[in-house]
Amino acid sequence: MAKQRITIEDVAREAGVSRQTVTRAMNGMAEISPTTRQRVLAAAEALGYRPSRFASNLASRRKSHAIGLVIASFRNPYYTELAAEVLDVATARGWQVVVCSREQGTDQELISTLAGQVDAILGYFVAADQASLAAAARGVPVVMFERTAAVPGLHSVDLDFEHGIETLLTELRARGASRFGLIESDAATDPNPYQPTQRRRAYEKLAGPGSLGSVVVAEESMRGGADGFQRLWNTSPGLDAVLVFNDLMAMGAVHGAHTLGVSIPDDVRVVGIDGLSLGSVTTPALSTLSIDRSAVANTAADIVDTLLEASDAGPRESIVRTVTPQPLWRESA
Amino acid sequence: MAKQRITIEDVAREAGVSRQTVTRAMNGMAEISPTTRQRVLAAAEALGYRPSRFASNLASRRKSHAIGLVIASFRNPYYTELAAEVLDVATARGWQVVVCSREQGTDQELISTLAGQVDAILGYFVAADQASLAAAARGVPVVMFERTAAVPGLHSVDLDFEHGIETLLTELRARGASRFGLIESDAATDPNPYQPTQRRRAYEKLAGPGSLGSVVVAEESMRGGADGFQRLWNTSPGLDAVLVFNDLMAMGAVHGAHTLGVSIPDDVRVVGIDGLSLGSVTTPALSTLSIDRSAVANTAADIVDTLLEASDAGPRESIVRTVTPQPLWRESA
DNA sequence: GACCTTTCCGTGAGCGTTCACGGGAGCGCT
DNA sequence: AGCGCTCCCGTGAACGCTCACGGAAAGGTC
Repeated sequence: MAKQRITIEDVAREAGVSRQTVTRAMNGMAEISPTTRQRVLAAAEALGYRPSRFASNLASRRKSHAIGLVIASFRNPYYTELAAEVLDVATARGWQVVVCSREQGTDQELISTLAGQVDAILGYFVAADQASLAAAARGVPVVMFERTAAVPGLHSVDLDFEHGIETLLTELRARGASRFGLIESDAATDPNPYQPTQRRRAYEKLAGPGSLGSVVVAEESMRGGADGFQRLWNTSPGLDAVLVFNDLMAMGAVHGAHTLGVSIPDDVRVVGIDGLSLGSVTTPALSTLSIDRSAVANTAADIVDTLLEASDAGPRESIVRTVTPQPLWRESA
Repeated sequence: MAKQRITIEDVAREAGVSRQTVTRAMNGMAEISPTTRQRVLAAAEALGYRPSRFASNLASRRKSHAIGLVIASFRNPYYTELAAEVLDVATARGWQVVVCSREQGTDQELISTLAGQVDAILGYFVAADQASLAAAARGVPVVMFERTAAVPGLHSVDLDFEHGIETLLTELRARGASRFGLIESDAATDPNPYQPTQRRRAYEKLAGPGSLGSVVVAEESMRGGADGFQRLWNTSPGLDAVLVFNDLMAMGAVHGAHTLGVSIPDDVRVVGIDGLSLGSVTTPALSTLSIDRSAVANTAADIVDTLLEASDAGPRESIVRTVTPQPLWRESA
């Protein structure tokens, strides 16, 4: 005697009415007397009836355009502000958004469960094996951020750090900096212990072998940034600029410098990446390589639009778009 | 000739196979030859077939416990950090979370669409009419934050600002403050133009009519906080402490004071509400009435647990729990 | 060639709800 | 009585998919 689900039929029997009457009572529809409605609701309550949203949506053939969004973390404002932008454009187009965090599971798990709920998936995915991501999506299109899609079914909005960092370094040199240090994130793909990030590779390539003095790896948080700055400062004398993986860490670095008695930008310049508005409240305000979150969100939405509309096109390959970050100079550099 | 949905049957016909074979191809199951799989996938692609997640979930009778979370904004770290906590406890209990923002629609709209997707709804809802919220939920239990549930079907995790602010003011007075100003949020329920927030009412009640010198209303953002501070400072001389609606605004106020040349805490003390870790990077670091987001999230999860488990209990009334905020003293006060 | 095994594929029967009907009371009016 | 109307309520028939079968074809073994 398995523990069956309580269905609408059970409630109908309990209340001595038909299915349809239960539906009417539950959904507050017309064509039902107040007395019966009460009786049905009481029966439902007594049995602990909970309608199946799947059956309900199937039968009522609702068209709920929904997309899933997977961000790396809810504790870094960059991602949540990006989520806000995605929400804005999605709402404008009449979509519903389901937001998840990568902390909730592996890329494959997230994509797999999301695939059963939404029509398209956007997100930060780090798994090296793109084919397995596409497989987990079971036909639902996936748009990845800060990465280049390489297999069918996957698409991407990548960031052109090469160009962004090139202009950043040029302008930074024009301001007198020449010996750079880097605070790098310890974020790593699940299987790999550690591999250099796209940002670090761009920095190393463009700063040149000689000028990027030293690199420390730190936790991706304010505390990590402060900690990283301290390590960098103590081990590498002569630095005149510190490049930081992202703004959250850079804010920590600025704060850490303050407690160390290091003056910014006089002793050393600090630059983050992201363009958080929160970066303006540190003392001094944070300079940064700003990523246009609105552009990223809109580009992703356009891709999804293309994917959802074109239901008759032939086999479609990956769509890849690129957004170029721009330096945003404030006081710290 | 209506534009019908493309079903699995259409794909089967197109590929010259049966429904089941299409299922096998789409879901990467076994018992199918690579050749047919390719053919089916090609047919699906050609027709633009998109499986119905509702039908799929119904037929496979998956048990996907999902809860919805509605936060006020993705641009205020308090809410996103709370979301992070909710995600943590939910993931630990095997639930999926759907996060939405109140900026996406009215309370009723959000609850209504969410009700078709999840088993329970948590969120910040401001609509005055609780009965209409319960109606929109169509039987799906709702847990509200920072508010007291008063109708069946609604539950709540409220904050005890009375006690929290009482100890805050006591300790603030012990530090020498006596003439308070308040920067209040302009957030208002949709229909009402403006009504004092719970926080303001608590402040006014406990500070006493004489000591809460003046109140300014500002936008709920850093800019708003800076702006509010300036207005307050220019119009109300003699203040020795400024209480701010939340930490985001308070960070703006601290920054605004800095640009105004006002020294904190020497000229005036500043206190926020929320307990953001980001508050520690301002100069000086922000003092605040800290809300234990983890406790709030866990309490809400417990309520949901009770609601989802007890499927046999009698008619259940509102569950109301309370969390009390605690002062967190840093440099600004 | 008889038999078994493996591989591949198709058929009926639901999953739990809502929709489009149809129909029986009850009432008022001619 | 007869007619029409409103107010309730119930009965098939989907909705689009997956599950549990059953069975044909292909290959292997004695």
